[in-house]
Amino acid sequence: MAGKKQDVALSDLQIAVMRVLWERGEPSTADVAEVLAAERGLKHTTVATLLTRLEKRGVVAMRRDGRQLYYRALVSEPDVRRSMVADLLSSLFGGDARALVSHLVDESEIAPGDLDRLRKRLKAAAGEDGT
Amino acid sequence: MAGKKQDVALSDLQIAVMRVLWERGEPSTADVAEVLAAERGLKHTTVATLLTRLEKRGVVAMRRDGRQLYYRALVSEPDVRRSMVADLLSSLFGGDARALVSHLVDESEIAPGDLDRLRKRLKAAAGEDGT
DNA sequence: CGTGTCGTACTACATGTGTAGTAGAAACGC
DNA sequence: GCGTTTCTACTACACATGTAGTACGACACG
Repeated sequence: MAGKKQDVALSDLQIAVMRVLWERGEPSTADVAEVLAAERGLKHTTVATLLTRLEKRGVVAMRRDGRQLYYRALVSEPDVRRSMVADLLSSLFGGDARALVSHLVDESEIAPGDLDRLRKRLKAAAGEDGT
Repeated sequence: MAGKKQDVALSDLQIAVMRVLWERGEPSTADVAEVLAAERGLKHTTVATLLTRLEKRGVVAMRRDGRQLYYRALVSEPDVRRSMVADLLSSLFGGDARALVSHLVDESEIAPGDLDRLRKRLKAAAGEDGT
């Protein structure tokens, strides 16, 4: 496997665009533009530019049907999460995920009950998986 | 206090520079350059440029002593962590920290025992229960 | 003193990003 | 058919970033 979807760092705006693709599957430029116009007041042409660039970068695929262009994500949201969380971990937490959770705890972004529930979920998953 | 250290998003490289300041307090350009040269093979002038730009952005302060310049961080590592984790949360996890922890669990970046320990630590620190 | 060395200031340049305008083609409404 | 609307393609431009070269002043060494 040639690490192709590795290192998919996207900007906030790019993620917003991707989100539309993730949610809708294969929207047209106009579809995406409509969402982004509502969400952020962007112009159609701006969105078109963003999509073109994402295609050039290889994170989305474009299909042409008549005059219209339809875009489809080539990287999944989990892919991007993996990549970007890994980046954050390595740059700011010495690669230690526990330090990140610890940070969330310190910043009161998660409650103790949440950790408990997640722990249980992990155990259940591990039990099924049997790894 | 006008949110000054809010929204401190730094690139990987910039964080590497900041790390030297965080560790050493108030190193000279040469000190930082030495570290970055070893770590990433960067040239002195490159590091000087990076520091100048960080100063212009207001995240570090510069002091001149003779010919030499000394830099000091104006944002702490926790500041940057807060800001960047918040960004990541909002862009990729719908602002839900639990989803991020969940992700870490799914990606096997943390073990159940870790969650347990962290939960205990939180309880000890806060001395209260969550939901 | 003269000369190399050191350090900073300034300039440079490619690439990515945010944002959009304009031009030209295609389809639509009458 | 012709004007109107709709789309895409191309161009533009400012700003950030990664990376470094060059120039010039200050210093130290012999």
